[in-house]
Amino acid sequence: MSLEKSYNPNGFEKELYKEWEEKGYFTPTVDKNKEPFTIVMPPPNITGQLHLGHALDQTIQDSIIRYKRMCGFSTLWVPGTDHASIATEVKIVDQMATEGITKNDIGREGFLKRAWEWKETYGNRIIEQLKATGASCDWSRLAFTMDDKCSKAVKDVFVKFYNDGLIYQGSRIINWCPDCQTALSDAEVEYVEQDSFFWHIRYPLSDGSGEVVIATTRPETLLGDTAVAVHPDDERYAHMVGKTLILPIVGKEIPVVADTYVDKEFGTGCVKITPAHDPNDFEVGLRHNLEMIRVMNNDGTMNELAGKYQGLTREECRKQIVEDLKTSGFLVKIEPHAHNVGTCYRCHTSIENIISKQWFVKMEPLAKPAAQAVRDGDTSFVPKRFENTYFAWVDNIKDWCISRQLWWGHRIPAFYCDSCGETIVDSETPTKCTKCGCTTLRQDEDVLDTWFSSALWPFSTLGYPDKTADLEYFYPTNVLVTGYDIIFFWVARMMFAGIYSMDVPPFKDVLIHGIIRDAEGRKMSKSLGNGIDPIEIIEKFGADTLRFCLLHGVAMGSDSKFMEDKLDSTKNFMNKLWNATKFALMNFEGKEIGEVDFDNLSLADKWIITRLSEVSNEVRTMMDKYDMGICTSNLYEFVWNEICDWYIELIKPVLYGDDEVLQGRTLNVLNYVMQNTLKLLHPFIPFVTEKLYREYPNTAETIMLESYPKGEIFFNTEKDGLEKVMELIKGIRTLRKDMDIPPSKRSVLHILPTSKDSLAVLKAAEVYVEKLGYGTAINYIDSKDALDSDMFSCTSELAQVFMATGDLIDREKELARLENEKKKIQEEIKFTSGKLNNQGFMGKAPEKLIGELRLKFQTNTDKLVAVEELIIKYSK
RNA sequence: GGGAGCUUAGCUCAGUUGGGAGAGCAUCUGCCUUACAAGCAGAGGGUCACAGGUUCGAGCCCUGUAGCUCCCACCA
Repeated sequence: MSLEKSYNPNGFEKELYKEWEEKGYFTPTVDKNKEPFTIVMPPPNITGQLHLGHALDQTIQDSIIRYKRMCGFSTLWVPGTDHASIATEVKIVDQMATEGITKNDIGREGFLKRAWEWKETYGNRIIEQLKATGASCDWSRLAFTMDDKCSKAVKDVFVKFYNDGLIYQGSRIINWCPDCQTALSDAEVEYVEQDSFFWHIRYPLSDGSGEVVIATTRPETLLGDTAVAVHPDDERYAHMVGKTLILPIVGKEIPVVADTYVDKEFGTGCVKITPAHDPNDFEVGLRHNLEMIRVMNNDGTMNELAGKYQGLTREECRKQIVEDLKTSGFLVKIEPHAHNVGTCYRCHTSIENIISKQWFVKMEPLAKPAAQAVRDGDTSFVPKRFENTYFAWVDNIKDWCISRQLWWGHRIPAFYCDSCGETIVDSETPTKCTKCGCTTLRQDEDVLDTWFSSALWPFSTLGYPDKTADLEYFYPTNVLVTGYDIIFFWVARMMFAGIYSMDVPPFKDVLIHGIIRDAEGRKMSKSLGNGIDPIEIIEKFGADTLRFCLLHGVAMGSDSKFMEDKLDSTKNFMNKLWNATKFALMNFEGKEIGEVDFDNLSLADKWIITRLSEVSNEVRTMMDKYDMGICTSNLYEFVWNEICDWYIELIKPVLYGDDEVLQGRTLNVLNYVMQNTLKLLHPFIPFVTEKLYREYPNTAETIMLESYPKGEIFFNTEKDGLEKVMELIKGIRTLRKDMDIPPSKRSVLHILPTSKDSLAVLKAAEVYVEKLGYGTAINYIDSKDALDSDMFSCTSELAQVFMATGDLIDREKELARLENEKKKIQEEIKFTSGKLNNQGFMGKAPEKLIGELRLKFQTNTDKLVAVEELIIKYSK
């Protein structure tokens, strides 16, 4: 098999994925002799399709999983999708609306049938997308938040919570979406700033002795007012406390109460109290035993208690009330006022606070240990700062409203006996009432908040509540990878649910990544139309390019902008790898490739092997810190700048020469280096590395099960030596460029080494210097006296190099160049001597650093002498 | 009101324990050198937002200031 001319991912990605999957590489075994490493995938919502944010999330997880798999862990990555109760239901309702049907037209059964069809379509599409990204998750354990396994766990936990008194039913003020017609949890409300008004309204005292003016942003709720509150210390109103006011329009009497909730300084210092429509007013109402009058229906229209306003929408009602207040003289003034309005996170309709009977989870006993687990370091966030976000939630938690008036979701396992009024909570559907024995039981109509099942994900997917082998072996998971936007919704809830159900937090680390923005830095969204389908990118550039592009040089936790030109340069990197492989294979042709003989290596070999070792260890260290950005940068630079730009160029003289023994040794090293580099890269770019790996001689069946390289072989002296040679070669190149010597014009390199050691290094590197330094031959000299005066020269740590081009040199130009060089050297000397003469530095700096500076000082002093001699020579 | 983050080359961003500032793209110069012109070689370009402090030494640690962004709270 031979490789195509250049990198083109379209042919092989799908094929390789299919093969990996079929061979079962993604499925781990429960092996007590191996250490497990587990990740549960944040299940994408089946609402639509994956976007770039998912691609990033998946790529990070897959890189970690592939890395750990190659490190010898028994790695499990559990894939799955989320039914996304409200989000999906909203989508389906929208879809039905285009067909002119409503939920009620088809009924619960019909709706659920439709929802399952939806799940089939979109769930499968998501799975295909995941596969296209190269995700090496275990499809044999594919889960869905509403499958039998997860449903069983949901019921089990609900019942346990209930029996422990952690779930209760009660009438509370809740967030209500009039459009979705369901309760929402606090986390599901998004606040949006809106320009509105303060309406100042006069409330006269019943006894005619005066009046108060209240300022409100919601005049329509006046219909439900049952008091006006003032601060107990507010002297302005002290005499009114206990008296009654006439509620404008309605005409009924309401009391003036004193409550510390009121801020004396804000507005007029009087607050109208509408206990049924505001959470704070609700509390005031409880404290003062106020009547709670709900004036609105579930759909946001006014109800019969709104009197003549009945039937109006809340917006219409507001308009009408303001009009009526104006005509009846109660409206004092209207003042512009911007304030935050709570909206539904799914449909963005303004939410209402209403009193409603719902199911709640008592959070405090659950949140405390969840907070403690992070404080104790049982679970750590990466980057650490996100622990603040987490604590902000768990330390100030309110009870969680979990019932939703929706159809798509886990039905609440509560059953009511209408004859005796008993409520039975059971994971099995009861056949008769436990109290009166009556057999006509009615199940609660509501479903659970979608995040309830999400909270159980790390153990429901592993078989909980059954004590399965999976659960025992793979729980707790090692790392959870997700965006910072769902720390509240999800991470915190998994924490307490895991600790409650399993006694152990569900993961050791929580790796938080940022979100992908568009090129202008805007969030990608449907409404802006700036979203990008990862599949489009994959088709055009390949999954590897997308993956590497998403990871390369990006710091964990921070947002990144998605730029097309970065894709181009990333694809070029794939092509670079491709071509390096082509180069290797071309040279392997017809040759026997074997093990590296570490006792017989060239200088270049020793250098690249040492660098490989160093890079391997750096990458391992960084991977263990989940720092993919640095790993990819290091590898990119290693491949491009070191293997391709230097190593391959350095060995060309040998490969194109006629010493077959030397050639054989070099090819073995090349094979070794390339294979190991591909292994290092495999977690990030699985397809191209597998594709190329298989082209090399003596490889295993698949790269993905090879062990991850670890640096154990170092030739530090030779590495330093070669790096100095590289400096010298660069010096020659720069000199030639400065002097406009064309590449075609080669010349003899007269080399004056700075020492015997330098000479030894140079001799070992002779071919490299000659080839890459555009030399025709190398001539070692021990003095410059014998040389022609018309020569260019450059100075490095190893040697001074002289060359003649045959042309007369421009003395002026050369002199100017030398002066410039002298200046640079002098600056170096100044810097180093400054440090070396600084007593504070010498007293406290590490030995190693001082040693390096001394050497540098010496080298530069020598260089200076050499350059000055030349200047004198050319000045004559 | 509380909290977090960002500010580094023209652009997008890295910067690992504090030890002389990096990459990609863009720009300039020269090269079709038999892996790759999607390339090679070379170059230019930075007061690391600002002001203090700690330190022998600060892009990095501390304090403050400014601008931008995000999250939480939700004073009617």
